[in-house]
Amino acid sequence: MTKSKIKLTDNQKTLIEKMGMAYEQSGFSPVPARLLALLMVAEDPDLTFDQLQATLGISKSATSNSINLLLNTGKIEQISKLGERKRYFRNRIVHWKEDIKKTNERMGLFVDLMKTILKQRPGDTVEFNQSLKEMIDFVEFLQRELPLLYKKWETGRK
Amino acid sequence: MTKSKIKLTDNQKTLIEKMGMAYEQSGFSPVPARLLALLMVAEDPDLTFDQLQATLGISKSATSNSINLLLNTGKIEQISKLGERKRYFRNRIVHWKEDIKKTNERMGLFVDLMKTILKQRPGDTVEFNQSLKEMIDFVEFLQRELPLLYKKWETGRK
DNA sequence: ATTTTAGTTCTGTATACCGAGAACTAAAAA
DNA sequence: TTTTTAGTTCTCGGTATACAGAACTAAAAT
Repeated sequence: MTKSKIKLTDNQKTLIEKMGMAYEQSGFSPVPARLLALLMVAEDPDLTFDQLQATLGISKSATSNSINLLLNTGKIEQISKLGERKRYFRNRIVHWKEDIKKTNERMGLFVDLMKTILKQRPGDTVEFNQSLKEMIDFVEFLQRELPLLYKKWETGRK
Repeated sequence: MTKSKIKLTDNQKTLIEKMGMAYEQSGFSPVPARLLALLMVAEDPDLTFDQLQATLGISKSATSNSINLLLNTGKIEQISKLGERKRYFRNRIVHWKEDIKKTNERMGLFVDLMKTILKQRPGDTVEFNQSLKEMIDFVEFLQRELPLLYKKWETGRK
């Protein structure tokens, strides 16, 4: 394993720091978070196992486990370059559209549960039931509108 | 502390179970998650400390800490009833609108960081930069559209 | 004045998670 | 065939979290 630490400017380093923190706040543990951040900031968007390891200064096991975690959750993807043995990894922001869709689906499941709950609630807690219903309505409305909104954006930007 | 366990039907119990799991998946630990779920499913939307404790069958400390956690993160609210000493707690879904706004603001911060990152990226990684830019554009578009969308929903529903 | 209520805070334990380091493995290179 | 590469898996120590139970506290009730 050649030490293939990537050169980073101070600016890039602080950006990785910040982006890492943002990823941590959204639920990742430190190493995966910094890995994602590095793959967004580094000049080359495709980095190898040992570049990631050496640049972040972490152990092989941490690198391996984090990479696999991020592959399984669809946050990064693997690409192989012709004739090269090493795998390269890339931040999967390219697929942000799917991500938004997925978030929305999870929201949908949550709201479905809320609908079931609302159905069996007593009718006398008017204000509470009302709020529940409003939220359900709005989320369902949003889910109907999103495709249209998406189209509007697409046409508006050319 | 009188044992003021609330009566729940089997159906309500399984709904609490499910809603609890949904809350757990969104980042809460078991007790706070079940507490929120109970406060959504129970007939009476306002429950006291000891009702929560007795119904969920948990310790006083767990109850106290969870309540305070949920108060601090704005997931429940406290209400006092005239002449009563005990505090009552209520699930704060009533304020779902603020929640959506907050989620959006967090998204905004994330995207701001991405903008800074994009600015300092080399120009030659065309595809990657393009994706980054697209996502930034879409999120910003969404943030502009949301108020309008909200108005559209409001007028459409009366 | 003392007792009860409605909690909070402290202490202890069990468990989970993180990440390092070393041992291991399968494929490719030499 | 052996050696190197590119990782994976195992073991371990440190730290954080979650919750129970007990001790504590301030206000209210008696």
